[in-house]
Amino acid sequence: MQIYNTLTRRKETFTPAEPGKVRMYVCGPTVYDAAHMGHARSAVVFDVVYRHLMSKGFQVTYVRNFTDVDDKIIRRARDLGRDYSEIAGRYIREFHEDMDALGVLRPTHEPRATEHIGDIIELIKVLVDKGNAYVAGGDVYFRVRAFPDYGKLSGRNLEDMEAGARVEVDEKKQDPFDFALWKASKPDEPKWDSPWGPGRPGWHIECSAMGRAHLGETFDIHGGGKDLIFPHHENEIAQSEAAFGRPFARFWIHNGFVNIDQEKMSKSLGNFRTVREVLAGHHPEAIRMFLLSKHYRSPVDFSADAMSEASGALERVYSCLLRIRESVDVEVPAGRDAGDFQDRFIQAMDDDFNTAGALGVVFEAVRHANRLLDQDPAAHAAELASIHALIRRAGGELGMFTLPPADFFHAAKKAAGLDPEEIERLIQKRNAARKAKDFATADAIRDQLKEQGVILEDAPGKTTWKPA
RNA sequence: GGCGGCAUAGCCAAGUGGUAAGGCAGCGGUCUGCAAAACCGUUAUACCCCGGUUCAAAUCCGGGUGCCGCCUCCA
Repeated sequence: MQIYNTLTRRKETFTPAEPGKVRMYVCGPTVYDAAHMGHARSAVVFDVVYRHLMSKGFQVTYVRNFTDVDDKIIRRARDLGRDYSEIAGRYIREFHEDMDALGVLRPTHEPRATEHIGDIIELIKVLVDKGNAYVAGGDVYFRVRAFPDYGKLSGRNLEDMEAGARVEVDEKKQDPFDFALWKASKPDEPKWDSPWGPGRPGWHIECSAMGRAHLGETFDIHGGGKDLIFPHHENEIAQSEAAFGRPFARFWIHNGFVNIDQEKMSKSLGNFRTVREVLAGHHPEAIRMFLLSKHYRSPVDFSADAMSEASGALERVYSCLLRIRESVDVEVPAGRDAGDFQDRFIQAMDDDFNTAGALGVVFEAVRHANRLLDQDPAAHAAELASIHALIRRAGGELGMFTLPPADFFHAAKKAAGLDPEEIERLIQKRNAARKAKDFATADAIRDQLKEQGVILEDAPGKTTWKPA
């Protein structure tokens, strides 16, 4: 399979360092506020990476950290008059709730920075001993100039960046690009004892330390949002490679941003969408459909229209699933495979996790199944069962199409806040009118229901309904 | 100023050398009492513009235009 590697800026054939086993590290959230759609995208994208690698038979060790001590958490805690650990704990809990709701599998390990202070201190010691870091006051800084490869991930060099001159001046630093490994704590800030006095870790060092603790010194895959390429991942490389003298991550994967109505989602614009808000109005799988309908490296634009389109697409698949289950016995082992849909689905996924292309294959399968259903379901029972199996298997990798179709539609009805009994009563009344050829009354009832947001679908012998 | 990315039909979106997936919407049809759903057909002589390489380019190379991101906390 091919994976686009940020480090080389091209697709490369992926093979893990140790055959059969994949070590993957993804940067998780700093837990100081509710998770937003950007967090959801990153989590869902790497969830799919994780699922697909497992489907290839790899034994995947997936680590995603929580940054649970940092300036923003401390500030938030102070604003609310709480302890920083209480804030972090609360948002970790919420993050889990949100991601569970989205069907994101829990990683193998979810280390928190504060659980690895010892590892972090050990790592900083190594860097100081090697001359890659220096102590200044109670702080410790990484000496960027001592690491010749600095900039290799983001394609920058120090001289070019200096021209930009948007670097904060700090008299403690020997060089403006040096970054903190350890920060001396101010009064009332969380602190841990260290050889350099009481303090807390800088942001970048935790990933190097936790990654090593759980995955060793070289990972197969390291991922995160595009915005982390510089400086975060660049700094991780510098720390880890300077300390261990070996390549840090072999493949770097970065997901694109979520925009809101064509604007960058940002606090200052006030256009943040939290996962909770979106979940309140949309089915979780519709959110995944929206996110996975585009390639993971491209920006996606979140909007009401985009979400309803995704919902419609999801419904199309579930409708098909429902039709198949009502027509044939899908539990019968598939007698024949579903044409080349299966192969093409895997091919798309193997090509740098092309979920948009893979979904295209699913929709082709859906149309094919609908066609068979329109013709003669019984005659195509085996093929329909195999398409049903294909869609479910594809869904297993994408984290969609996982519910019994009837449950999916039932949930939609419930979410629409309609009264099923009243609707059923009207449907019966209408069908009685239809039988009596009183179409004026029948149509009036249908129009009335439509106004309430109910769409009727007449099938031979029975009428079903769904929310608009 | 430096680095990187993107530009495909009305909209969303795959496709990275061999002649344009898929979704939504539209139009024509089948089905239906009429609709809805589903299916069939149709909808880009063509992939921002200009050059070049090639038997062959949306796909590679050069130049241009437009948009976006990173360089400060950020998924």
